[in-house]
Amino acid sequence: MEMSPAVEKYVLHWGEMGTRWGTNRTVAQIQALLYLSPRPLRADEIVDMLSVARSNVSTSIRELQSYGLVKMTHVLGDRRDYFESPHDVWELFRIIIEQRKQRELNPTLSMLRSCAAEVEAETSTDDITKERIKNMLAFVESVSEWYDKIREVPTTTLQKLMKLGAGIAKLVNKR
Amino acid sequence: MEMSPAVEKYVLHWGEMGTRWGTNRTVAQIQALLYLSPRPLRADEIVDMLSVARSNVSTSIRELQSYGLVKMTHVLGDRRDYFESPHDVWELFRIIIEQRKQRELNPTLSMLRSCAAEVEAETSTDDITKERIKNMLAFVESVSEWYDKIREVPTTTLQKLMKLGAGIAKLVNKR
DNA sequence: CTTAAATTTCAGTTCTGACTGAAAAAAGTG
DNA sequence: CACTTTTTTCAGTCAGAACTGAAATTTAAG
Repeated sequence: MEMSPAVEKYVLHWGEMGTRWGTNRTVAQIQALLYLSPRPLRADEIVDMLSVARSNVSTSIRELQSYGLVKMTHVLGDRRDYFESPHDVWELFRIIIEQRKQRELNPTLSMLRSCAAEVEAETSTDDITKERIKNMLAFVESVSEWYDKIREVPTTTLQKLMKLGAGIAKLVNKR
Repeated sequence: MEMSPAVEKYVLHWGEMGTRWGTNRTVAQIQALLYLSPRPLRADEIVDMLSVARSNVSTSIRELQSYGLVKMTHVLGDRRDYFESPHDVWELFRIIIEQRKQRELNPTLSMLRSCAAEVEAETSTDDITKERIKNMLAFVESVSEWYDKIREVPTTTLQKLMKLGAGIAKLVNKR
C-alpha cells in the first residue's frame, strides 16, 4: 500500500498548505489522500500510506468529519470504518469557505461589533481610531452579508462568473 | 502609552486571527495597532503598548514591510523611524489577498501542473485519480485567472458587486 | 573622529501544539 | 458472556516557531 510519486507529491504539498490554513499537516494530508483515492479508505490503510500513528489518523479524521469534509461508509461483511471525501472540487471549496466563515469571520464580526459599541464611550480614544473600527466593521459586515447571499448560488453560475472575470465590472456599472 | 480597552480587545483578537492566517501573533498585533493609530508609531512605542521585546518588533515590522503592509515615515528633526499601515480597508484587503496568492495559489498551481504531467505516465495510478488531479488543477487555474482579472477592478465597482450579492446570478445568467 | 542613540542580528530559551504509543473503551463474534 | 478486533483517549515526547536579551552594527550628532 503505497502512493505513486505524483500522488505523494500532491499529498505532501497539500499537507504543507494545510499548515497555512487552519489545520495541521496530517489532517490536510488525509483529506488529499481521500480526495484522490478511487475508493474509500480505512484508517489502517491511511496509517500505512502516510506513516503516521494510528491515533493520529483517528483524531485527524474526527476533525475532518466535524468540518464535513469526510464521511464514513461501510463495506458489507467488514466491520471496519471506511472514509471518503467529496470528490467535487466546488463542493470542497464551499465546505472549506463555510468553515472559515464560521471560525474566523463570525468571531471577528462579533468582536468588531462590541469594540465599535464600547469605543464610543471612550473619551480618551481618538476620533480617527473610532472611525477606523467602524470602517473595518462595515467591511467585514459586507463581506459576511455577501457570502450569505452567494452561498445559495449554484455551481454552474459560479463557474460562469469565474469565466467572466473582470467583465463583470461592465455588467455591474452599466445596469 | 497604553491602549484603551476597546483598542486592546481589537489588537488581541487580530493577533489571534493572525495565527490562523500565515503570520504570528506579534506581526498581526502590530498591524492592527498601526491600522488603528491616528498617527505613525515608533518601534519603542509599540514595545510599550504590546509589551514585547524590541527585537521582536524589529523583525515583525520587517515582515510587514515585505508584505507591503507597513511603510516607514519620518518626523523632522527626529531620527527615529515611524511606521504606518494603509488605512483603507479595501487596500488592506487587496494587499493581503495578493500576498496569499503569491504564497499559496502560485506554488499550488505549479505543483498541480507537474503532478498532472507526471501522473499521465504512471500506469499504476487509477484513471479516477488522474481525473481528480486534473479537476483540481482546472479549478485552481480558474481561480487564479479570475483573480488576475479582478485585481484591476476599482474598489467602487467591487463595493457595488458586494452590495449586489446573489443578484449577480440573474445578471450573469440573463445576459 | 568620538560618542550616543537607534536599530538589527543572532544564539539561546520558551512556548505551543502536533504526534506517538500504551492503555482503555467500544464494537462486533462465536 | 468471554474473546477478538477496531477505535479512541490521553499523558508524555518532540519539533518547530516565536520571542527574548545581549552584543554588534548602523546612523547621525557634536
